[in-house]
Amino acid sequence: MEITQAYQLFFEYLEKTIPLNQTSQEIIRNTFAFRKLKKRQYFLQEGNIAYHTAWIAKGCLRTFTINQNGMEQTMQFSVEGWWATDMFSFLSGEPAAFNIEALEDTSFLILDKIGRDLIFEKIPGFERLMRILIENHLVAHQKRLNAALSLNAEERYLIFLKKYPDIVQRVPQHLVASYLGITPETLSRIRKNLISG
Amino acid sequence: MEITQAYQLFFEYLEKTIPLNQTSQEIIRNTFAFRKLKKRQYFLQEGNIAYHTAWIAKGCLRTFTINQNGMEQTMQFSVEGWWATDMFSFLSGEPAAFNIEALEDTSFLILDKIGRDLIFEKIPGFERLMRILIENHLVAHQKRLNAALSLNAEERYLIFLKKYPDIVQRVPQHLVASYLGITPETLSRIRKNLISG
DNA sequence: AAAAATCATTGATCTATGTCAATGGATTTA
DNA sequence: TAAATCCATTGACATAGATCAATGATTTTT
Repeated sequence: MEITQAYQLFFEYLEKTIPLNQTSQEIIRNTFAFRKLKKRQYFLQEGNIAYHTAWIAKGCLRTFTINQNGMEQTMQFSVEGWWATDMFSFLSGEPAAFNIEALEDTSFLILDKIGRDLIFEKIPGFERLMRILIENHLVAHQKRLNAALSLNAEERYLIFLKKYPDIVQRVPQHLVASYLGITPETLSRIRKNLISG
Repeated sequence: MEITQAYQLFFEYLEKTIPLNQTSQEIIRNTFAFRKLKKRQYFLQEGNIAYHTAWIAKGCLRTFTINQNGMEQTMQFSVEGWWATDMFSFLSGEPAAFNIEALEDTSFLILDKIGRDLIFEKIPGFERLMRILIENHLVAHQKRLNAALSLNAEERYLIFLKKYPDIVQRVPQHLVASYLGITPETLSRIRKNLISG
């Protein structure tokens, strides 16, 4: 993916919500930097500080933690048009608990905290956009927490299938299992069960 | 709790982050209304629209859903200085999935969407305060989701104890169980186990 | 204060999901 | 293209936590 195209996609994404004049576009070009990762490379590693937030132009990033027992817990798959960072670390400047790796060759734009504050100040509506984004993110998280605490593995898998039919096609099955908080074996059995009856 | 005292507490709460002059205080008095609920009364019921967000001055509200099997799932206990609403319903105007009930006699301030937009416009820094609040809320939710998906019941209870030592004292045990996503019996056994060995 | 309702505890079982192990298929690397 | 890894599937078994049921202990209502 070309850098010009990445900004173009980002402008289109933003213009769904806020109008951008030439000046605003210029500010964005100067604050968001373009980056690429090859499959299996890391955007962030646990223990480091998340200096950036990423907006995905092309590809897929996976955010995950490693729990006490050394098992990976996938928090999120971020595809085109989504954001990715360790919000806690980005906001607090403390070391990150999350790892973020590329599942495919991925092109994205990155923003640091200084850039973010600058944009909040210079581009009217941007802070509102971020607030609304996070509000919706929170709502999605509430639903997922609810599902995690009160639904069984099969029910959670069906919700995932319905909500992210594209992602299911795109990422390995054991990572879907890790997103759902179950073992690959259990997911395999759930799928078998759904197919046969 | 007196109405004057409630606003006073709210001003103190806000002034930790944003300075408030007389005009701002006046705007807040005109947009936030004072309300009381007795124990067991509802602030919001599933299916209704959440027209308001509440800021608790005194008392405790519990937010919960009822899942497919008719079981209650507690999402949050909101005590003094916390906020409560069904964010999804409040933002979208769709019917709420959450119930919010008073666990004690509770005094709080409520804000509707029009009031919120007005305050965002009139009081500099308020939207930023809300954004930061929600960001932190999201971070907390991420941690909780993580715990729900990768820790066992005892580990989750210990985290809850550590994070909310006051709330454990204040709410019935079976509601803590419902917050943790386990049965009251299991929580009772966990406690027994922690005490004896 | 008595009766009724709600809640916490404990025991006996049941079940969803995890764990360990083996096999074959699919990708990646050499 | 072969070798090496990684991944999905399946089976046998183990376990955390649920369910059902009974009993006291609190709390609420009368």
